Amino acid sequence: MSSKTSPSAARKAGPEQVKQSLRVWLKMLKATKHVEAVVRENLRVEFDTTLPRFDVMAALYRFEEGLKMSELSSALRVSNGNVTGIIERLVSDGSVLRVPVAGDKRAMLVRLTQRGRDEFARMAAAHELWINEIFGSLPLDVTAGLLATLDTIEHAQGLHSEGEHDA
Amino acid sequence: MSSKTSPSAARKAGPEQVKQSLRVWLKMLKATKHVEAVVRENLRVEFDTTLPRFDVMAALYRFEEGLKMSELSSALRVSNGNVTGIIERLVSDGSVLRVPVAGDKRAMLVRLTQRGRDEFARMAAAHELWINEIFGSLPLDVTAGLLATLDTIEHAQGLHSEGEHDA
DNA sequence: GCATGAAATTTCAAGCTTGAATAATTTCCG
DNA sequence: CGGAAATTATTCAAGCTTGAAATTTCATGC
Repeated sequence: MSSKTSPSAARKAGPEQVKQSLRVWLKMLKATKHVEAVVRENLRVEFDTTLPRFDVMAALYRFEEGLKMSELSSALRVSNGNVTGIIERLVSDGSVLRVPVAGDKRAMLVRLTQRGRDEFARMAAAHELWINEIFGSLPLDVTAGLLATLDTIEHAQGLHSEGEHDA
Repeated sequence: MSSKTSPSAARKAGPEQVKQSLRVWLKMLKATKHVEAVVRENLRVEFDTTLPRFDVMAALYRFEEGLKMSELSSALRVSNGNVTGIIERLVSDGSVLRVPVAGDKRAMLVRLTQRGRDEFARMAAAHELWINEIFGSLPLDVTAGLLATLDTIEHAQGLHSEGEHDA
């Protein structure tokens, strides 16, 4: 009889399959870290900022009306306390503004200042180019396949992808 | 010539291409972070340890004879000072041993203790399963394609991939 | 020998990250 | 109303990460 691979709960996987999974994951991790390192370095030397700051500003850029701290941290999938610190620095840089939420003394609305918006617009434009330098050489059918595969991974098991998309 | 003005480095990419590049990158980042989060969480709850520690131990596991601090940091592509701290904690945990290098009073050789080896062996076995639960359901031809694409990305521009491989 | 620069590592300040504990406020019900 | 529970945000300790500066030791040339 033939081997019946139960896809769902990874039953008794062949050692070949396990090895291949590991190989793919390590390569994916390596490639991702490479791209991240490029972005980090470029943000640092060209804009004197960091990736976490960039991520926060990207989220705020898309919500001109501002976001509550909790919305921000869940959008970025990082802890609450984490966002507090990053916002603190962005505020003292003059890129972000905090405004109390009318009707709820607990909550704070956070939004980019005009200066923050201009700043981010410049960074985002550069960021697009950096990314395109790396991924732009891939043929369209290849990137399409990659997207599809990555989707599969996200949903392979228990990934709750109820977040934000595109930009 | 239909198109004019080539900006600087990359040759005039269409806005479609740029958008697609960004889309792929964001998805890749998201998928990678998902897998990393799973591994981190599992390491934490099942082994009360962290990903950086796991990475260091993985490197040392493959070099029974030990590694110098500088070799370790370049293998993991992290800064020198970073490794110092992680090793410090692993030493006080009894998982790692430091031995002076004969003939060079500056250098230190770092290696797993027996306890560290046993510990890592258990973690590595579990780690394989976690990864396989995520990637194991992908058909072989898909993972093969993924590997190839990721290779292209790594070498798309200026990635010096002279490091360690497999596990 | 000995000064000078290279190499190996640690130290340091700053920032990122988490999960847990705390504090303030709001909401839900009885 | 009034108290329990949930929500929002900050604080905190511990650890990770970097790039730069400092330290110790080695290697070389003179």
